[in-house]
Amino acid sequence: MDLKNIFEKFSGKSKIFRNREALQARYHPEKILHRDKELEKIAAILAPSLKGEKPSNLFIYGKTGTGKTLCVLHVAKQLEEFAREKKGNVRIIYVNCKLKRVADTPYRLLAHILHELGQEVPSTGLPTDELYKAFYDLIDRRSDVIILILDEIDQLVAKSGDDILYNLSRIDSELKKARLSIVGISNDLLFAENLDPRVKSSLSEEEVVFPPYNALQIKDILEERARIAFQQGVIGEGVIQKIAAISARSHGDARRALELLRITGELAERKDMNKLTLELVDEAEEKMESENIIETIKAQPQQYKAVLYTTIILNEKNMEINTGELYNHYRRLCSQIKVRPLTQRRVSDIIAELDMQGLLSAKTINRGRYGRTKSIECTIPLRLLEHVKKILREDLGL
DNA sequence: AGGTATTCACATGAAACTATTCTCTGAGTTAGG
DNA sequence: TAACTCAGAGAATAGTTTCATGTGAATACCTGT
Repeated sequence: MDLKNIFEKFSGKSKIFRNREALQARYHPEKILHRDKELEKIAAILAPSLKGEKPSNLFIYGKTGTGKTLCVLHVAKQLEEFAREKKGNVRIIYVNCKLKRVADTPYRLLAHILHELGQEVPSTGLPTDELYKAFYDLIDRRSDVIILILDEIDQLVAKSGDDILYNLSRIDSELKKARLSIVGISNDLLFAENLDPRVKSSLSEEEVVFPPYNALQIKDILEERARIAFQQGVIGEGVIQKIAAISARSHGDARRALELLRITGELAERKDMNKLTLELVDEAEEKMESENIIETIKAQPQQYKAVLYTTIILNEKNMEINTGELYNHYRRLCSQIKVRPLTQRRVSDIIAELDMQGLLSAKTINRGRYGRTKSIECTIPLRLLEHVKKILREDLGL
C-alpha cells in the first residue's frame, strides 16, 4: 500500500470537500435557519441582563438535534458582545452536564463553574458546601449579572438529584450585589414533571420549546451547510432530499442529518469519486449505524460485555432467554474467564442499561403461575454479529 | 361454573457497603540557628 | 524553632451487595349448584 498516496489525497485539495468543519457538530453557522421565533424569545428573556436586572430563569426543551444548544449559545454570544460594548456586566457560563467526569455531579459541576471563572479547585477532597461558598463569594464580589447555562440538565438530575438546582436557585436570593439566573436545557420533554415543585416553579419561570425540524427545514439546513462544506457541483441529484427524508423519519434530528451528509462525502472521497450519489447515502447510513453500534459495544465495561456476549450466544441457539437463564449462563462464562460474577440484582440492572442503549431489547412479561421475567432479545443486526462476537471474545479474553 | 387464594420468578427500590482518589489537620521529626 | 513528613480523618463518587417489598396472571382450591 502506498501511504504517500493517501497522505497526498488528504493533504492536497479535496475534490469533494471545501470545508469539512461546517458539517461537524461543534460548528457554529452564521445563520441559523428556521429558528427565528425561538431566538427572539430567548433573546427577549435574557435581555434584561443588559440593564443589570436579573433575567427570568429559563427552561428549554427539545429533542436532540433541534438546535437548542446552538441557539442558546448564539444568543449568549451576541449578548455578551453587546454588553461588552455598552460596558454592561454580563457574564455567561456554559456547562454541559453530560460530560462524564467533568460536570455530572454537584461537586464537579461547581468545580467546573469555578474553573470557568478562573478559580482552580481540587478535583476531590473538599466538602461540597465549601464550593458553594467559594462560588458565592466569587460572584458576589462584583455586581455582575451571571447567566448560567446548564446543558443536558436532565442527565445531571437523573444522576444526582435536584438538590443542586435548588441550591443554585437559592444562591441567587442570597446574593447581595450580583445576580444569577439559570438557563436549563433538556432533551427530555417530561423532565420537569418529577422535579421538586419548588425547584420546578423557580426554574421554569419561562419556557421555550424547540419542535423537531420537518423534512423541508432539514433540507434547507443541509443545503446551507453543504454550500460551505462542499466543492461546487459535487452533490448529486436528490442526495440532500434523501438525507432530509431519512432524518425527518427519525424525529428530525439535524445533527444526525449533517453527520450522514459528512459520512457520505467521506465515502465519496475515499472512493475517489467526484460526486455524492444516492447509493453512497445508503452506504453511509449503514456505515453510520454500524460504527455507532461497534463503538458503544467497545465502550462497555467488562461485565456488560460478558452479559451481552451470553445473550448473543443464547440468542443464536434460538433459546428463549429470561433473566434466570441468562444469569446462569453468565455465571458459567464468568468462571470460564475467571471473573467474579455479579449478583443477579446487578445483572438485572445491566440488562436494563443495555436495553436503554439499544444493544438488546428486554420486555418484562408475566407468565402467571410461572413467574415474571424479562424476555431478552439481541437486536444487533445480523451483518455485524460475527464482528461483534469477535470483539467481545477478544475483550473478554476467550 | 364461578370466585378466591396462592404462587412463581423475578422486578424494582432503598440503604448500606467497598474501594479509590484526594484534601486537610495535627502530631511527630528534622535540620539549621 | 520553623519547616517538613506522614498517618489518620473526612469527602465525593462509582459500582456493588444486601435486604425488603412488589407484581400480575396461570393455577390450585373452594363453594355452592
